[in-house]
Amino acid sequence: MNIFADFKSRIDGVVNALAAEGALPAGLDLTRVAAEPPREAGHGDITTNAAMVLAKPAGKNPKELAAVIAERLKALPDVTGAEVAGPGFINLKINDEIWRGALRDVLAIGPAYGDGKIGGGEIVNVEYVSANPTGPMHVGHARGAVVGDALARLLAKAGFAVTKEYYINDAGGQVDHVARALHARYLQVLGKLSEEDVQGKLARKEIMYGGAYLMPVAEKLAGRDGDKWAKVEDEKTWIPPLRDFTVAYMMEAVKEDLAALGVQHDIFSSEKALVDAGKVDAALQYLADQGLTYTGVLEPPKGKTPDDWEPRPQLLFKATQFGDEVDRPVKKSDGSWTYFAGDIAYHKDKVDRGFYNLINVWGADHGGYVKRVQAALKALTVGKGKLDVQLAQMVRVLNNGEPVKMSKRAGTFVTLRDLIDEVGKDVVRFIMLTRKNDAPLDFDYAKVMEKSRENPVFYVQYAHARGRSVFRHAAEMFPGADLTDKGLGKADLSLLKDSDEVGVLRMIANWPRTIESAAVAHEPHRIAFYMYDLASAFHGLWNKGNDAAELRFLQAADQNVSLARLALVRGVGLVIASGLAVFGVEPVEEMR
RNA sequence: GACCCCGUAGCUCAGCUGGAUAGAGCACUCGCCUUCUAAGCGAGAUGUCGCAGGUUCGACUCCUGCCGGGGUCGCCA
Repeated sequence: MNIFADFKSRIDGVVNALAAEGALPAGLDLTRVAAEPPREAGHGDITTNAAMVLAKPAGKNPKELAAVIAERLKALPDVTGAEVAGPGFINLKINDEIWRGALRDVLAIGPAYGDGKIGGGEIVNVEYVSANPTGPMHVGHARGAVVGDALARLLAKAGFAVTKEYYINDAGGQVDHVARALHARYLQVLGKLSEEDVQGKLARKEIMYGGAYLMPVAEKLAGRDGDKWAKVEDEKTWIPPLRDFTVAYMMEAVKEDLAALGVQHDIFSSEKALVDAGKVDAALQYLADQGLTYTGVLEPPKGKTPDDWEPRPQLLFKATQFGDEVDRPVKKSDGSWTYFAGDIAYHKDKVDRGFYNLINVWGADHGGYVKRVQAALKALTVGKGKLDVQLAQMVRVLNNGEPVKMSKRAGTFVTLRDLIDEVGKDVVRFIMLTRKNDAPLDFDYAKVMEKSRENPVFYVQYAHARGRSVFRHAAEMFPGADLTDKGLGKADLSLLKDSDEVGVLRMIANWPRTIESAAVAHEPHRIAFYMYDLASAFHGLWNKGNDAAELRFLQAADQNVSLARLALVRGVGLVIASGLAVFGVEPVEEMR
C-alpha cells in the first residue's frame, strides 16, 4: 500500500466534507493537492499543501484555511498531530504503527512489495535497442538496451501491461552496404581478394563496412554456398541472398549479446516484412487519403547548406500540421520510400496492434527525428496516440579516469560483449542506470569494480549481503527461532525505537511511492538513487551498532528485540531485491 | 540559421514533475579505528542553482530572451 496515496485520499475526503457543509465551495479541483514526505525531517511525517493550493479558488486565506483543515485531520484515526507551518503547510504526525505496517507488508509480499496499480493494466509498448543488423553491439547500444529494459520492468511493476519490442532495420541501403562488404570478405575467404584489395575497396568507398567481424560470416557463407556467388557478376543477383544471410547472422549475434545482458524482447518486428507486406505503401496511402501528403520543394537548411543541395520537388508529409518545424520527405529521388516512410508504417502497425501508449528508446543522435515521428503518430491516431521518446546519451568508456580510445574504422570500439566479459552483466546494467538517460555517462572499468562507497553497485549489493550475513549469525544465535518472513511478521515491531531505525522504516514505506513516480516520469534512474539512499541508511544503522553495542541487530540476551531488528534488516533486503529486480540485477548473498 | 539535450559545491552528479533553511559521494580539515558487525567511522567547511526578465502566496523546477557546451539538420538508418 502507498501510505502517501492513502493519506492524499483522506485529505481529499476532509476537503469534500468541508465542501458538503458549505465551508468550502463545491467542485474544487483537488489534483494539485499532494501528500508527501516532508523534505526536512522534523516537519512531521506527512506534509500537505492542500490549504495553499485551495486558498485561491476557495477565496480563503491560506493559513486560516490550513487551520480549518488541520483541525479535521487531527480527528482522523492514526493522526496524532496536525500543525500549520510556514505559508500554509499542514504537517501531520502519524502513529508509528503505520510505518510498521509497511514493514509487515514487505515481509508478507516479498519483492513484490511496491507493485502498483497506477498503470491500471494499460497497454504500453516499449521499443528499444533496435540496433541495425550490420555489426556487433557496442557500448552505446548497451545503454539503450538497459534503459529500455529497466523502464519496461518498472512500468510492469507499476501495473502497466508492457510489451517489449525490437525493430529490425533489415531493409534499405545500410543492409545492402553490408551485403557488399560481406561479398568482398567472401571473395577474400575464397582467395580471390587480398586484405589489401579489401582495404582498397574501403578507401575508394566501394564498400562502407570494413570491420574484420565480417570474416567469420564470410567463412560461414563460403561453407554453405561454396564459390556460388563469386561467379555471379551482377550484384542485383547476389545482394538479396547475402543481405539475408548477414541479417540472420547478425540478429543471432545481437540476440546472444542481449541474452548475455539479460535483455529479452517480446516481439521482433522486421522493417523488410513491413515493406514486403505492402504496409509502407498502405500507410502512406492512408496519409494521402487524409490529404496529409503533397509534392513540394523544401528550403535548404539555413546556415549549413549541403554542398550538393539542389531544390527538388518531392513527396512530403505535412508534419508542420502536427507540431514539427518543416514538412518531411517520404520519398527519395530514386522513387523509393525514405526511412521515415517506413517508420510511419511501423508506428501505424503498432497502433493497429492496439498500442496507443508508445515509448521509444533511441540514441541521442536521433534526437532530431523525434518530432516528426510524434507528428506522424498524431496524424495516424487523430491525436489519441502518445509517444514518448527517451534519448540515451553517449557513454564514455574510461579506465581509471583515462579515456579508452575507440575507432569504428579500426575496429577498436568496445563491444557489449567485451564489457560484460570484463565486469559482468549486473555491473553493466546497474551503472547504466545511475544517470538519467539524457545526461552523458562515464563508464570507468576500474571504478565500477571498486569496493567502496563511491561505487553504487558495490554499496547497494554490500548492504544486501550484510543483511544476509546477519541472518546467518542469527540462525546460530537463536536456533529455535522462526526466522522466515512469516515468522518475522509476528515480531513486536514496537521495539524498533531508535530514531534511525524508524527512519529506515519510513524509507521502506516510501518505496511504493518511488516506484510510482519513477514509472510516471519514465525515469528508472531514480530507483538507483533510492537504493543507494536506502543502503546508506542501512550501513548507518550497522555502523551505529559498532559504537553502541546495544544497538546491534543481534542481542543474545534479548530475542524479542533481535527479532524486531531482523524484521527490519530483512525488510531492507527485500526492498533492495525488489529494486534490483527492476534493474534486472541479481542481489548477492555475500561479497567476495 | 533552426530544433533537441545539458549548465546546481573545487570535481562527479541528485533534487521526488511548483513548496519550507538546495542535497550526496569524492577531494579538503579535525578526531577515531587494541574490544565490537570497520573492504573504515564520526564531525566540520563548501553555493550569485549560467545570466536577465516574467508568471505565482512560493521558482533549481514553468514561460520569454540572451550566454556557454554537446547533438541533429532532403535522397543514412
